[in-house]
Amino acid sequence: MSERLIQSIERAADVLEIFLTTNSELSVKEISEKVNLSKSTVHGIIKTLEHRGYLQQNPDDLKYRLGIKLFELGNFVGKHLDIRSIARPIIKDLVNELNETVHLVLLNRNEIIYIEKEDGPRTLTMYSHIGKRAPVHCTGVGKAILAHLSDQEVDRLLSIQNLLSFTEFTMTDKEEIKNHLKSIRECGYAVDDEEIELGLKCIAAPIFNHQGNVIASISCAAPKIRLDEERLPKVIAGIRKAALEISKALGYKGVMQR
Amino acid sequence: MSERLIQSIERAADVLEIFLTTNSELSVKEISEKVNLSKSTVHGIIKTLEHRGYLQQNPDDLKYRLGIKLFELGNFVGKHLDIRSIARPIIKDLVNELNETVHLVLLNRNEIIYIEKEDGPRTLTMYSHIGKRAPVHCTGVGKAILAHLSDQEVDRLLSIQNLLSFTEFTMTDKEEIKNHLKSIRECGYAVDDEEIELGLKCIAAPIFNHQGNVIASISCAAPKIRLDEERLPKVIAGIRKAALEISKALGYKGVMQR
DNA sequence: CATTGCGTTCGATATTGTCGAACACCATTC
DNA sequence: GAATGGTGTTCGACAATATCGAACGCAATG
Repeated sequence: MSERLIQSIERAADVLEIFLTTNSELSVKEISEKVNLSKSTVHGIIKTLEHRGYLQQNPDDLKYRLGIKLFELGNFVGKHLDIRSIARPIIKDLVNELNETVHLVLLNRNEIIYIEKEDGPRTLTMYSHIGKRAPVHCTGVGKAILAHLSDQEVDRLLSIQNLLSFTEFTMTDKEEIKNHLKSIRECGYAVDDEEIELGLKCIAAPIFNHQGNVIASISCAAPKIRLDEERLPKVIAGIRKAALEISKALGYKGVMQR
Repeated sequence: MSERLIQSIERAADVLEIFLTTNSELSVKEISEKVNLSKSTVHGIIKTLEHRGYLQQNPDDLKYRLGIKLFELGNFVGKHLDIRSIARPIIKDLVNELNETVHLVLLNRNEIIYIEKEDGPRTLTMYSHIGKRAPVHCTGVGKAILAHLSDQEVDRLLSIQNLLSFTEFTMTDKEEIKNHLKSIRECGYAVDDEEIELGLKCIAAPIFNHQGNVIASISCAAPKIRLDEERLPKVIAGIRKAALEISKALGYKGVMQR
């Protein structure tokens, strides 16, 4: 683990990633304060990143924002995420069937990242966007993945940072979560019942690769009222079927339990 | 222009951008050959980029590919490109009306970059994808933008690199192109008639911002046979109308000429 | 069991990124 | 219109640190 990392590159990454948490343009001074480097140092970093198209300067106020090169690289990555192109048509069919928003996520580090999203026709939809991150312990998609990882792996992921609480229903006790994962593993789907946002309910199922490892998951997200006793079984069946379909398209050899 | 750029960051950018031209995973050795740096140096750069999620290593063959962080950053940029969200519904309507693929592009450096694409229902569509780049001098979208830039700017853009020829119809003489731009400016739309790919025809129109400067363009791209004398006027009118609509949504105060 | 071809580690060296200070520029203020 | 405060930007000296080559570990190959 004693890797020799190149500081300038790390600093450049720091600068770029600050923009992910700010939502607006930033001045040299603002950036230098946020990364704790001198103005002149930050200026050098910024000018280099700008020169390569990773940042761009607004000529009006001289502030900076993320550049088109990142858009170019990001879309290239998206294009080569083959699970995405495999899943997209299946997700579209599912949205048509359920009339609700469906998400596809990957596990990345200790969080999940949305890589595909198809909104349902209803106006009341969840706030989410492709590329966004969310915690694993309080999302259906996160729990669906956790439930099929090894105990050590789950332990590791849940220990990287404190388990934040978002609503009164968020589980923050590691043992409680691990027990809960068992039942998810048994029934084949995960439910997030207002654990990250009040009023929001999600039904999620895991996606496996050709080696039988979970690598992703999909979920249906909707206001709790819309997922009533009548519709719930339909949604669960639909999500599970779609997840299995995507898994099989990825070369998964298993079958649906029960 | 005598800026002091930080070499390590440039080198890291070199490494990342190599992947845009390769379409596959690369080994340390392959990368080090392509960037002309020693294996150990490249190894350091790669490990740093991997540590930050800009690259990821395939555990099977130890080769590297672009990482999820770039996907995250790229989608963030895409989300904040407001012209994109403004244009998307207008483009969708246009595709429904014309039944052909429509592209939205920005000028970036001396190339255009596709930032939105909506395929038509036909099976024979153009190969393009969001984030891709193309030259300005032989695309409808490129010429539509050039036609509304200043003479000096056009000169500068056309001089950055040699004007490559793709088909027998590609214009590579700067004076010829500049004359051609005049007629585009007069009629309000640009045509690419097999100038980048045999059989491909595009009709493009410029998009202006609130200051009246061209900042983007949209085009309809289709096999030449499908844009016959009967359909052409419809397509031209549709593209021009949509371009003006987007411009107005961006605060443009002008009107359509003639 | 040599051999080849990788990825990776390590230490010495000189390159080069960093900081503080100074400068340029544009507001606003008096 | 001089003075002020807040920017972004430039510059030189110094010390930090990225670089290279050599060596190592580990497969696969013959």
